[in-house]
Parts: sequence; C-alpha cells; structure tokens
Amino acid sequence: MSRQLTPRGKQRRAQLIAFATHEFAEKGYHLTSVADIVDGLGVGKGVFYWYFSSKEELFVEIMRTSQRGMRRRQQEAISAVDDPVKRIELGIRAGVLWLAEHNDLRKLFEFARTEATFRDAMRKGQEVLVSDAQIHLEEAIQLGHLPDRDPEALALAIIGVSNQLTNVYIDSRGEDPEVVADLVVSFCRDGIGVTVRG
Amino acid sequence: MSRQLTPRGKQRRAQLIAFATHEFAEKGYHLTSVADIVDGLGVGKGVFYWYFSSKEELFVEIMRTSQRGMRRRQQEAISAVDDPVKRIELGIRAGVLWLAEHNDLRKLFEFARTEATFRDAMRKGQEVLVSDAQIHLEEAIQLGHLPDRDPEALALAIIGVSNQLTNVYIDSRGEDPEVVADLVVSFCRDGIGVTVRG
Amino acid sequence: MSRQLTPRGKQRRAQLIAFATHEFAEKGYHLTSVADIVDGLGVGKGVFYWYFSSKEELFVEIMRTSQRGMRRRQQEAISAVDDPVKRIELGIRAGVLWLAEHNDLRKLFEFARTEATFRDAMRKGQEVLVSDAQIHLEEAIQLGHLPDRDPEALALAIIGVSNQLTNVYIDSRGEDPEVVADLVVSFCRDGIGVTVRG
Amino acid sequence: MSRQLTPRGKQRRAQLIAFATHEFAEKGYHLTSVADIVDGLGVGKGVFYWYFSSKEELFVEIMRTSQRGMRRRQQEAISAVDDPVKRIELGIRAGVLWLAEHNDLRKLFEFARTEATFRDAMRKGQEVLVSDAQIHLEEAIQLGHLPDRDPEALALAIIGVSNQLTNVYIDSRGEDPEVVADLVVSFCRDGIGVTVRG
DNA sequence: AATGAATGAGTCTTCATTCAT
DNA sequence: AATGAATGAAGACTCATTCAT
Repeated sequence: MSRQLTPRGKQRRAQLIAFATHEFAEKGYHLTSVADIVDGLGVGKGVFYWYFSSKEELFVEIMRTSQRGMRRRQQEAISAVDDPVKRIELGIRAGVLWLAEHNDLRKLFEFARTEATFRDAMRKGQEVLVSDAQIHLEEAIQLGHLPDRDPEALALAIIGVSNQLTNVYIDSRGEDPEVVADLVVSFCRDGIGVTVRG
Repeated sequence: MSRQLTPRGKQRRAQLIAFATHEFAEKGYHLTSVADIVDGLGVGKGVFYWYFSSKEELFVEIMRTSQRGMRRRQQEAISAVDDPVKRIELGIRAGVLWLAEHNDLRKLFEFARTEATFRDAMRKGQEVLVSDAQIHLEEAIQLGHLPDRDPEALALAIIGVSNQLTNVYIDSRGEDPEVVADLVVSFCRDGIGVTVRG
Repeated sequence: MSRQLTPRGKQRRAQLIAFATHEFAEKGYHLTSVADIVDGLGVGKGVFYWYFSSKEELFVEIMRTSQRGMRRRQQEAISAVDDPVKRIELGIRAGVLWLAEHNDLRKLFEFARTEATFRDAMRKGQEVLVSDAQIHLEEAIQLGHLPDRDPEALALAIIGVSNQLTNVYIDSRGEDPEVVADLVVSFCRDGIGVTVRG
Repeated sequence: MSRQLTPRGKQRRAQLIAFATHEFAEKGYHLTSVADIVDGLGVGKGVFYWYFSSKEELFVEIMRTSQRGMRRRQQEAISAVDDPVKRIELGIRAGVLWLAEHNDLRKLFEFARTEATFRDAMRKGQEVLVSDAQIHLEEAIQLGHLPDRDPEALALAIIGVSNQLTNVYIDSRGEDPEVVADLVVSFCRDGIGVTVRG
C-alpha cells in the first residue's frame, strides 16, 4: 500500500493518521471502528481504503512512524555530546518530553504490547531503544563512570521508569513535563549508579 | 451476579476464570470471544452467563481478585519486619515473584490500563499498591535512612521497573524470577537512594 | 399436562398463574421469561415445568380460565332477569366490572389477539361472548323492543365500546368502574336503538 | 438515524418498511426477526442497520408514519364540510376505510398498545385522534345538535366500535369496507345521540 | 416436588471490507 | 479520489427447555 500521492493526497493521509491516532488512544483500537474514523472526518468509507489496505495496516504504520520519530528526537538530543553519562541523561529527558508531547502514542504503545498481532512489531521497536541506550551505558561502564552492571537491564529499567512516571504524572495529572523529566533522571541516575552529581 | 453456588458450581466458576485468564492473556481481551472460552471448556454457551453477567464483568472480576492477591502476597512478605528499607526490598521482591508466577495477569493488567472501560478500576488498584509502598518510604525518610524525595514518585518508579523487567526477562526470556528480583531490587535500592548495603 | 395435584400443589399452580399473569400484563408475554416468573416467586425452574409443559401452555391456560370466568360472571348477572334489553344492559355492566377488576387479563386478551399462536383461541372465546349477547339482542328485536339490525354487529360494537372505555378510563385514569359502566351502557343503549329509558 | 439518502436508498428504506410491516402484522413483532426481514428481501443483514438503528426504531417509525397518515386522511375527508355532525360521520367513515386499507397497521396498533415500550407512543397518537373528534362533538353539542354528554367518552366509544368492527368484518371475513363503515356510522350516530336522520 | 446447572439454537447488532457508480 | 450502499461473518447475550441429583 504505497501509492504515489498528490500533495492533497498526502494531506488526507496525514489527516487520517492524526485522527485515528487520537481515536485509538481515546477509546482503544478495537472500540474505534473504521466508520468512526471516516465519520469523524466527514468523508466516505472509500477514502480510508484508498490510503490504507486495512485498519491493522494503519495501526502498524502509526506505530512504526512514531517509534522512528521518538528515536530521532533522542538522537538529536545527544548528538554532539561526548560524555556518555550526559548522553544517557539527555536521552532520558528527550524520551520523557517526547512521550509527554505524544501522550496518545504512549497509550497506543501500551496497547500494542498486549495484542499478539502487534506484539512483535512493538518488541522490535523497543529493542532498538534499548540497544541505543545500551551503547552509552556500556561506554560509561568501560570508562569507569558507572559500576559494572548488565547494561541491558539498566536500559530496560530506565524505560520502565520513564513510561510509568510519564503515564501517571503527565497523562493523569497534567504535571509539567520538565519536572517529570527531572524526577525520572534523578531516579535513574542513582539507579544506574552515578555517584557524582553532574 | 453473585449467586449462591454449590461446590460443583464454584468449581465451574473457577474453571471459567482460569481458562479465560489464559485466553485473554494469550490473544487479548477483544480477540477472545465468549465462544472461545466455552468451546475451550467443552460446555454450552449458557454456562458462561450462568456464572457471569457479561464478558466485561468476568474481566473486572479477574482484575479485582488478582490485585487483591498480589497485595496479600506483598503484605505477608513484609509482616514482621521492622526496618522500613528492608520492607521495601521485600515488597519489591514479593511483587516481582508474584508477577513472575502470574504472567497472564501481568498482561491483563497492561491491557486493562489501555481501555477506558477498565482504566479506572485499574488505577484504583495501582493506587493501593503505590500508597502501600509510600508508607514505608515515608517512614524510611523520616528515620533518615533515605534522602528526602517525593515518596509517591519513588513508589511509581519502583513499579515501573518491576513491570518492565519482569515483562522482558521473565515473559520473553524465561529468566529465573529470583535473579530478576535481584536486578529490580538492586536498581531500585540505588534509585531511591539507599547508600549502605543491607 | 393435567397431573393429579395435592392441595399444596394446587396452591403452587395458582401462585404461578397469578404471578405470571401479572408479569405478562406488565411487561408483555415475550418480555417475561420463565426465569422472571420463577425468580419472582423464589423457586427453582423445575417447579415451572412440573406444573406446566411450556410457557405457551401456561398462557393459553390463563386465557381459557379467564374467558370462562368472565362469561360466568355475566351469566350470573343476567340469570333471573326476563326483559332481554335489561339482560343486555346487565351483561354489559357485568362485563365492564369484570374487566375493571381484571385489568391484567384485559391486557393479555389484547396481546393474544395480536399473535398468530394465540389468535384462534382468542377468537373462539370472543365468539362465545358475541353469541351470548346476540341471543338477547335477537329476542329484543323479535319482541319489537329494538329496531331490526344485525344483532352480531351490535354485539361486536358493544364489546368494542366496553374494551375501549375500560382501557382508557380504568387502566390509565383509575376512574370508578361503576361510572364507566354507566358510560358504556348509555352509549350502547342508544347505539343499539333503545328509545325508551328503562 | 436520519441519514441523507439517495433515491435508491429511499427506495430500499421504503421496501424494508413495507416488508417489515407485513411480517410484523402476520407473525407479530417478536416472532419476526431482523433476519426474517432481510432474508425475505434477499439482502444482507447490514442493510437493515444501514437504514434503521434497531428493530425497535423501525417499529416506532412505522407507528408514527401510520398514525400521521390516518389522521391526514380523516382531515382531508372533513375539510370543507360545515356541519359538525356530518364531519363526525365523514371522519368515522374515513377512519374505517383507512383501517380497511391498512389492515396490517391496525394489527400493529393493537400490538403496540400491549407492550410497555410502545405504549406511550401509541397513547399519544390515539389522544390526537380523540381530541380531533372531540372538537367536532363539542361543536355539535354547543349547536344543540347532540345531547350534552362527555365528548371525550363519545370519541373513545367511536374509536372502539370502529376498531372492533373493522377487525372482525374486514380482517376475518373480508366484508366490503363501505358496508362496515355504514354499520359503524349507524351505531355511533345513535350512540352519540343523533336523532334526526341526515 | 424441587433445585441448580447446563444446553444450544436463536436474537439483535457490529464492523471490516468490498463494490458500483 | 471519493461516495453511499451492501455484504456477511462474527460477536455478545437470551431463554425455553431439559437433566442430574
């Protein structure tokens, strides 16, 4: 399903993705019907199937794009930083801020992990994030800036904390993302064993 | 829907809960039909509705019972322990082990958070866990065993790490639960600021 | 389904009939389940099928008994009255009063006419009422007390008026049955052509 | 559920209404399934729900349209007639003829009165008919053309007679509607107290 | 006589997808 | 590109009836 699209077509497609993302996050994937999406946009059903071959494909597409987007954001944040520990911190911060800005997508990520159909695609995406973080953790350990512990486990723990705190503080309570990022960074710095304050 | 049940009835009900839990975890709530459940058990469709008034009710029932079960396990683990830091550690450990033993339920918890219908029930359950942990964290801070940071944030972070590591190491890789519990405890001890080894 | 019943059995059966009649009238035959009936009485399902072979049979039984009851009441009212016009009047009055007392049954009669399954049984019952009235009408015509018009049509018209006024005035508005009976009698006396007031 | 329909769509909708009306009258509302309707028309099940949001909605729609149709017919029949007694007579006649032509609908009206769900909608419709008739009756009484009796009761009685005679003579016996109308008019003229023949 | 449990065909309804225009 | 209409498999749930005890 990768048609050549006119500019107008690209816009339509983006519109569909945006609206669907919102609906999926709000009501859940299964409780959002294709009819809901096209009705919400005031277009006919044919439009949907002109741009996507199925509801599932749309969802997977949303996932893929989002994961890439988050990763890009993290990499931009850490490029040009030498200190691996600093890179980790900036990466965490970038991740939390991205999640805060894309609350809908965070919810979709969570859902995607719970359904066999999407589980694998999600895992792959997460593995990328993990291995990104792992690289910096390993470097930091090698340089003696961190105690020698399993870098993968550390990376996973960081992700767990980021998701959880973002979920509660930002989604439910509307806390300031920067403050939440501080909280996550603080907990994780200690958790991974940073001993001297930056 | 709380009928007076004969022993045979109680057994059936338990059987339905067990099988449904498994199916829900495997395929997801929405992709598991009531028909799947009763067919899997080789009984008629009416049986389901004799014991539960709806698929949703069954799910909520599973959630409630499980959350209670996990909490009971944690409280048993820490009763008779004086040191609050020790209690936190034992609580984490008990939680991880419970999650390891109830992998299916962990998945259901995750799903439940993603759907408006179940979101609230889930949040309440989690708040209980959080406030349980919070009590011990506060005590530890008061006693000067931990640096003074927001205990609720710490509690949430702990839960995030527990879920994430259990998810990856136990569900996907079949790691030894005790080892995973060690990982979580180690990360969280540092994360909350414990400085002297127990 | 005509079992030999002990006194206690007869009571149970009557209890079932009474309760079912009420439920049928309230909610309609189809919207009243056998479960509703037995639950409302606090007994098991077996009880129902011990006394009746089916829900349908119960309904037919209710219809039959009621029609007989109404007829008996009318005949008691007119026995020992010589003047056929007076008999008609008393018959109308007895009918209206019976309907007023058995509001539930009037509703069931109406429903029964609308469903193929019960239509025929109902028609037969009504035909009996009609032919009862017809006899007196014919006699009155023969004696020259009434103008010579089709007695069957007159009988039907009487029934129509009785049902309609009872329905509106007694069921909906709780009017005094005697007053309603007066209304019906007055309209029908004129309608059939009585010219001199009794 | 009031979609914008293409001509083809309007036709389908009308087709569904016509067929459903027939089935409902024949077998009763509850014994006619949505499947019966769509199968009878040789279309898929979705078609039904494209045009109506539920079986109940369809039924109510049929009721509403019919009641309006009958009323329009009566009003056309009496417009341009000055004498109130004449208007009553023409109204009765128009009503009976309409009922004769719409035998199915008469049955549905009867059923609708027996079920709580539809009862209120029906009552409202009937109240309109009653108050229509009442107006003319009151006028006639005021002019001294009729004795002074409760016009509402008279109106109701007229409706009762109309329904009953139509039911028996037209539906069951296929009598000529004009003849039946004569019968009804004759009985009701006397019933309301008309003394001089038109 | 009576109960709780079970059956399973049948009901209404939804919805991803396709198609004619 | 887009629309309204149609499809039909699948879903949750109901309920008259039967059965084991």
